[in-house]
Amino acid sequence: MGSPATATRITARRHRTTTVPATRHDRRLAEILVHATDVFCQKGYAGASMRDLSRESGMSLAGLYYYFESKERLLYLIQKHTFTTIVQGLKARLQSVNDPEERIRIFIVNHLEYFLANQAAMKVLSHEAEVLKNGFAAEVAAIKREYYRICVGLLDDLKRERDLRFSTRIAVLSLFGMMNWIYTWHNPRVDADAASIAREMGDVFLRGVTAGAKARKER
Amino acid sequence: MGSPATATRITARRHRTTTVPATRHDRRLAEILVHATDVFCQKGYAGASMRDLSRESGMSLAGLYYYFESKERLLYLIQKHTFTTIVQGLKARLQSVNDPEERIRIFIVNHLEYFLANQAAMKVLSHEAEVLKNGFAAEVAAIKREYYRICVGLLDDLKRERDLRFSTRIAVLSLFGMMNWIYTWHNPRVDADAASIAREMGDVFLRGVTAGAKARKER
DNA sequence: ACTTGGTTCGAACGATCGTTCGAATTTGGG
DNA sequence: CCCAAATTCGAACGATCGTTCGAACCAAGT
Repeated sequence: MGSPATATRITARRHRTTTVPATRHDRRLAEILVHATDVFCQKGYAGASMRDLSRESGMSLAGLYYYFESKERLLYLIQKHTFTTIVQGLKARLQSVNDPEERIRIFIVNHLEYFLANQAAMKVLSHEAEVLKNGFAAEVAAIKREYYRICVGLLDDLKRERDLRFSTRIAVLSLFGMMNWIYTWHNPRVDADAASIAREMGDVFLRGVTAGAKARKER
Repeated sequence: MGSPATATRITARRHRTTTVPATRHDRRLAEILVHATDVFCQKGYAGASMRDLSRESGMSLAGLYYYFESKERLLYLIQKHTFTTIVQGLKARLQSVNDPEERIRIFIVNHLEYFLANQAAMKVLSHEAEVLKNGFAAEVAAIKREYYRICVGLLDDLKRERDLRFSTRIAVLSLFGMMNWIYTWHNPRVDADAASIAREMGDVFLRGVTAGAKARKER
């Protein structure tokens, strides 16, 4: 038990050519994950076969199983990596800002920028949220809950600052709906970039939850 | 054109016991569609097998094919019926109201009420929107586009009445996102009923698009 | 040159997929 | 009661599914 708990292959690194900061194994796995993400995005998890993944990634069917033990675990790896990355990016961006409204705008722009830059991965994350079982599902759900709780915290801060009255739950889930639905309609040749859409959605949402919301339900 | 345009089996009706206004064949098909909707909702279209549908509907595997010629056509029937019903309900409700804001609130409440009353069907409609091919896809897409255009019209009416400035496309798609995302989180034991959620979402959305939106981009 | 350990592959496993077909059964009108 | 039409079913079709296994391949160390 001498190895650290960070998991995933920390055997022998940092002593070959310093091109990429990961094992050859990890790099190859990452390549496969990219191709698998595209296939899952296009055909859905259940609709995509291991042979589809084999064809797309240029590796033989059996060769894939050297890198992961099952199709379900492959989806788990994609979802876990995607979710972890977006949460890390958000935390980094939030550190430099204190104004509650501005922090919510950062949440929105971070979400949409990552969404449009990694559309396939985010579609797989949104669309295949229920297919994992038991252990796999629990771990992804934990990150999801953390991400949700961050957003709830941001909104509660705004409510406290301005003495607003509205259902945080409905507001947060409405915001997620606005943002996540984008995978069904965004067309890069027609629609603006992430920053513009984030500003527009932020305008609607923030005005919606702030404008004249103090009056309702005064006990 | 003596017969109504309602389509689907207008051969010999209105002369048996007046219990249900449809052929025995149509009633049986409708029962199967209900069960199939539940199965598609739980396991997804690709993840559900014809044997799952057979088990759930209590009919033999081969017996199902007496009522439809393929699994894909079954999904088409579900989507077409669901979409047609919701559009019809909307049109009926809109006839009695003229105020632009009130008409948008009717759109929202109609959508959410139908969504929560037919959660399985609406999840199948939302979640399996891309799996149909060619002819099947085109026909459902036509209804979808009509529904979308109605919402665009309602929003444009509001913009005209109050001289507002915002992107109708982004606003409409944001609204659809808010509403359709509900299938991922609504819990009848925790969340309020459709009317309450519709009021809350309507508040956020309408305040969002109306409050102080006149100032932006005055040229 | 030979060994070694990490990597890739062809071939096949049993299971399950959507669909078909002919026979059996049920139904309703004469 | 009988016959024809409508309905249901068991059994099987070939195709494809996720996964496995042992052999081949490859790079690097001695």
